Amino acid sequence: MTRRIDKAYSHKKVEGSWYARWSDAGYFRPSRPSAHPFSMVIPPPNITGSLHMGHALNNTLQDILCRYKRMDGHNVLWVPGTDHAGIATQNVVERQLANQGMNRVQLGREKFVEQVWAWRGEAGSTILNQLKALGVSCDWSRESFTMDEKRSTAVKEAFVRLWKDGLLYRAERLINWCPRCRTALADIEVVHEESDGHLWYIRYPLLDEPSEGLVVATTRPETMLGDTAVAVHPDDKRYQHFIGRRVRLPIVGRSIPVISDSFVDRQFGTGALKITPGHDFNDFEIGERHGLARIGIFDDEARIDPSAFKSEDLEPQAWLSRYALKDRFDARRLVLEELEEKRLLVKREPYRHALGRCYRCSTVIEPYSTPQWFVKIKPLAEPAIRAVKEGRIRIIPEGWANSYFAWMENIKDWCISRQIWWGHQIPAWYCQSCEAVNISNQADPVASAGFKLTSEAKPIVQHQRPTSCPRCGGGKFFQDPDVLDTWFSSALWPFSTLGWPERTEDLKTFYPTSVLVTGFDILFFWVARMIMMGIKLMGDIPFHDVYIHALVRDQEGQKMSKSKGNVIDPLDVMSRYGTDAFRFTLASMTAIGRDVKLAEERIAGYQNFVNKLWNAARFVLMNVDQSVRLEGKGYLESVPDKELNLADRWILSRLASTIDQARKAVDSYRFNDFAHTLYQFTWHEFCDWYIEMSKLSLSGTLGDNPLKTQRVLITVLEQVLLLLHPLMPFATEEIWQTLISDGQKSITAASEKEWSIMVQPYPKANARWIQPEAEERVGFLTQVIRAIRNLRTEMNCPPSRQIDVSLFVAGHDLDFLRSQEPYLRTLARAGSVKYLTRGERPKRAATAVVGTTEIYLPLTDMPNLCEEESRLTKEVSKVELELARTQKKLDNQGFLTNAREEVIEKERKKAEEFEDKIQTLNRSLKKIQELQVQGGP
RNA sequence: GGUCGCAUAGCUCAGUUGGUUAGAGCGCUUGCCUCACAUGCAAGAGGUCGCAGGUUCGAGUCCUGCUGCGACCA
Repeated sequence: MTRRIDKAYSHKKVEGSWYARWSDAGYFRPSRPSAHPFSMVIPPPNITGSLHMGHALNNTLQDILCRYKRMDGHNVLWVPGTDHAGIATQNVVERQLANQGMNRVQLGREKFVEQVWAWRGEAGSTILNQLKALGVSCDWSRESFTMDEKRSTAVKEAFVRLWKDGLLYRAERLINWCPRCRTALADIEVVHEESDGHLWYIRYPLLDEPSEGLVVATTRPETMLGDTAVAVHPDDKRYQHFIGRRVRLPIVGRSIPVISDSFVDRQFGTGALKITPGHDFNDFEIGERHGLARIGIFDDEARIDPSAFKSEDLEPQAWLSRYALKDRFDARRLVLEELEEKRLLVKREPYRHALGRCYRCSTVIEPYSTPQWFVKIKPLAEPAIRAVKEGRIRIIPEGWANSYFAWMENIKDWCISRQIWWGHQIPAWYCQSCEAVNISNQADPVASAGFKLTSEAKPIVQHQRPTSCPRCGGGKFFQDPDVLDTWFSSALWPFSTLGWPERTEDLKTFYPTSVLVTGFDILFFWVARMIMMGIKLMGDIPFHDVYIHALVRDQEGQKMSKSKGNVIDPLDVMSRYGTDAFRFTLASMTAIGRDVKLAEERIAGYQNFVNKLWNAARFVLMNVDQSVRLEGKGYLESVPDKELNLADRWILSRLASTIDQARKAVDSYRFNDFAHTLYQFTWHEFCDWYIEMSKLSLSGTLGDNPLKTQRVLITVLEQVLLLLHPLMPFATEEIWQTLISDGQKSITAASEKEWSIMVQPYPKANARWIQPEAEERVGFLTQVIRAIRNLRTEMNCPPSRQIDVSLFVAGHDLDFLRSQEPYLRTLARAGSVKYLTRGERPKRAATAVVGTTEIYLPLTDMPNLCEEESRLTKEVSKVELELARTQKKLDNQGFLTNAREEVIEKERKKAEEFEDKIQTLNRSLKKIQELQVQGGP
């Protein structure tokens, strides 16, 4: 008749097989061409990565949306894939080579890239396989990689189109250079970090009067080798007589001018600023304004480059041999020593300042002047700003829109070329004969594959290698050695994954995508650039909504990091607590605009919830006849409304409003509300009350039709499973399958094609179920039951002992409570229930008041009398306080004239209730005090 | 330095447009192996909503200042 399942839920038994079955059934692919599309692209994880909490949160939220929308009838597509992560991946493979005593130069570009591909083949899909453990329902048949063939075509097309539209240019600019990665970086790839350094004060003697001079203050004394001026503020009285004169640069001996520029901060240091246009962004701008020479003193590893000084007509060049090929920090030491010897170092003071570091390897970046490719960004940024301002793209939470605007409005041209080998090589070629003058062979081939191009070289930009030069007809070309910033290819992701530049069905159906779910850390790196590229290349926004979630932190609010040792491994968590518990935890902690502080106890708590659900199902399976269970959908269709009892109507009404709330929550990305609403209903309404109440009907105590109760039970359980499925896919599937099968094979509630819970319709609130009156009545009933339980506990009456209850109930509540007496007997363990008449009150009793209903339990011994006395006293003063507060409002003329009528009425009712309650409690108190005076029982 | 955000129970956090006696989970205390569940049941303790002003009949909620913490940008 009934089915039994294990007493406790075991995620290890359940989670194994479902994922493959869903995938094999094709449920992850869009399959409702006529339905409204819902599409997302995954923020592609780096192929070098392994699953961490950030990925887990990000993908859990996406999967919740996907599963919800899919059940709700949408044609859902979620595209998965990975990102080739140029610098990071190159670093990994270079480290491997280093372990074998090799480097990439020895290997050569072609072989090296081959090796990276090999590495990618082995390790590159680790993270996607780890994601599967989370249960993510993305369409693996559309898996993409930023460097696969289709995405490479898209990158070339985008580059050529931008070039043709005049949005790309190649120029020599001061850029951020990582001397370890030996490549240029974009501005936002530099992380600014406060660190302790020094401010050195150095004397620069006047050329014509060496006994006098200017003292400059700097954090980077080694860059003085490249100084081409000293600047002071034009209004600075201290330095008026220096402006226009020249000083001799110590060590180098170069003669440089003293200029005036209002950029100079008079408060900083001495008010005199050394100007190094070749290695400082501010100095670069000053240099431009004053036509100063720009001397790059470093090579691409930030070592002093002797060739930088060759062209200069300087005095003795002996100093140069000491500095040649010394790195920045050695050079600094040498410079300071030499200045000290020459007594030109005036003083040193500790100074805290921001240092820019490479976001990949943390090396201090060096401002460096080399030819690079740039995207002219303003024309792209403007429509991207408008898209958000006009609400065509919605950023959630809204607060991030401000950061978006601030960044976009001050955006600078985007440096997209990287001097590495792993990535999309730039589709630009140079004619070897036309550009011969612009090519130089270089001793060190690492950064530029054996030759160097000046910024004057004219590229031919097209998809393939040209066959003949349009200018000279020559047939020899070489391709620009640089590769593109990885983010350039990620910027195309929402449409490159859908087949662009081909005009595919996918593109037509699913672009623009519905929502992008991501972390705020890549708002500028990625989100902003997708918007710009989408609008430019597709002519339309890439997504309607951007949902930005927070970072996962540890329970102290610290960022998780390996060095801090506070990392919680999601795979470990899943194997210990179960994926469902983990997903539910993440969702329940994802409040809009808040960080997620993850503590393991929480996960354990939600593991208990999964078990609770499991056991509710166990109860249902044990109590619902198989014939009812297997008859399929619409368990309640055969039940006339009038056959439903109060409890039935109550739980159905609560279910309806739960469905409503849950939908509203998930529709507005309030994942925590979504989880909490369902948790509350499942545990504290369905399990705590309805299941308990249903037992009376099932056992025949109530005298109503137990089969009808079985139908309510299975209906509510099934709806709960459907509601919870997006949060807990595995447990809900397992239970649902048990529910609808006879233990063999046959499936009743689902068709063969749609056998899984994940393709069943998401619950909709049934308007017929909503019954405020039933909710109010059960609210009252449970309050009375709680009050009786409370008194029992106060009196130390064990649950096993029944106790006689006396009630004074006014008006229509009397008939109501009489009709619900079986619940009082069972749920409050009442022996007998006596209804008191108006003048009648028990002599020795513990008292509680619910609304106008008075509850009395017999008091048997002295200690109980004392306890009851202090309890009542406390209760009375508590209620008196409430009454005073309410009374104060009612005495306030302003309140009576200004407040809404219903609010006033509410206060009046409250006051009345409080007064009655105080009266009743005081009467009981008096009786008890009389008894105590009489000396006990 | 600029911008933004946060401060509510021991801990982690909810609290949509101002209007029940400010809620939840975990933890804690007490009593229970009650036939779905001890991964449980029942009951309970615990908050001057960071501080100081202001607006309002009414402020955890709106405004100003302060303090502390955090993030982003330079």
